[in-house]
Amino acid sequence: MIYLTTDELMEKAKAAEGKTFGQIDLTNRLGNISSKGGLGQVIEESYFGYKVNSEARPDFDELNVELKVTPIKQNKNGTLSAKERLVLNIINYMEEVNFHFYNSSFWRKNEKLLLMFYEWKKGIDRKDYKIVKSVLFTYPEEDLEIIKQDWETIISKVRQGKAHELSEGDTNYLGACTKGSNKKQVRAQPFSNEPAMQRAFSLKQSYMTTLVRKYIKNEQLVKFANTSELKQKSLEQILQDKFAPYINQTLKEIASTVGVTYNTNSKSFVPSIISALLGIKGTRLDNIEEFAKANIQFKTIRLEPNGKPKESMSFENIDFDQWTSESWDDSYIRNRFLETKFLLVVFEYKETAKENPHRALYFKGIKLWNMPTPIIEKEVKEVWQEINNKIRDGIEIDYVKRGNKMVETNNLPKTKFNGIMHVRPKGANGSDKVTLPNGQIITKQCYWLNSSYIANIVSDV
DNA sequence: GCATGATCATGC
DNA sequence: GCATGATCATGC
Repeated sequence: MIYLTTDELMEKAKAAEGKTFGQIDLTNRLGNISSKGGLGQVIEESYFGYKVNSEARPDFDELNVELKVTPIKQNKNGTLSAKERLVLNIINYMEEVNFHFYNSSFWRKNEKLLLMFYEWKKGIDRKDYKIVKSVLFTYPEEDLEIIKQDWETIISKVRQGKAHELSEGDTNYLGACTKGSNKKQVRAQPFSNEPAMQRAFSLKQSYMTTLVRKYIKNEQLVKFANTSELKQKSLEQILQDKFAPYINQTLKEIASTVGVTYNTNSKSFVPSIISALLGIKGTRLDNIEEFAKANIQFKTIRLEPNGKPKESMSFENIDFDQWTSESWDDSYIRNRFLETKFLLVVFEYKETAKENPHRALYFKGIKLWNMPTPIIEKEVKEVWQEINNKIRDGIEIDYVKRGNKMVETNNLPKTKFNGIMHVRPKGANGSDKVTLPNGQIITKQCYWLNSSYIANIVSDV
């Protein structure tokens, strides 16, 4: 069957909404264990009636439409997310460097996508997954500018002979994700003899999540960068320029300039200053389109006059059941850092607390940062491994008297463990405990980045 | 001054 | 009720 118009194709695609893969799978690909057929292949073959191929041309070549069948999932809090990044075509390092964006393999194959979202549920048979929504997707113009920047970032790294150093954290919406059965699957690159891991262009999971929420939940986001700005400068440069006028002003002065009530007790105080100076006053940070799509999370840092924060930086509490049930490569903590960009908003005190207890906080600058892959693969992995070992062998939990109080101590990785990350209690109070997989009971624990490492990261701000 | 444990306040 | 960001308190 050949679809002559996109409307015709979409009519057919829409008719699949509400159907399960079992209802669609005419050739019983899914029932046949020896056939490793994917859900996408079932749709291609049984639903649209064309032969499965892996060509560089789009699936519906005449219409320039590429078919993508992709999972969504429901979160514990009821929201929807993309379950995965959307993996597109493999990057041929040798060839892609010869193109401009508009004749690149990425653009030729993925200019228009027919996205068919299905709902993944834990523990249910693939046959019973249901198609929820079919969408003909073309990139909004602002997104396309950012994707072009991302493509250039990836390609210029290959042109510098650094294809082996590519990482998903390099880019905002379009990523270069690893693709292959294992890490040994490598390819040649044109400007270095170093073999590089095989990678594919992909739309990041955070980007896909915003599409899921837009098309299925009608969720609206607010953007701060427009197309004409994005044609001139990178997303990071736009951010830098928006914050630049406030450097060396006190938090109080900035609040007054942007018209936000000065209230350091409010948890939304710094976030509301950020959205105000981005020109979208009143927008919650998780409703900022660029942040949601690129998975940018903000963190404030307060430096003491010596250039070091007084406190370490805390993250989520550790879900020990999860941390001990996953392999390193699929671990929560590894993906947390591989897939998150941090907008570090740096303030400094120019006096010590001793010199002046009412000291003012001055804005120093921002940094868009993601944790370097080598740190993730070494120091973060060490902490993950150590926690797994300690839980396997039993954590030493003691109760000792300090002053007139009893405190709980443990032998989880401390500040000196590797200079990057440590583990420390973080509960609401003394009785805020969790039960470990081995049955031990411990105060809730959190992972922290050492203050010395934070100082290091922002030393160039 | 730093390391480690404890816990507060806000907001959903 | 709980997660999160922030910061306090004690001991070396």
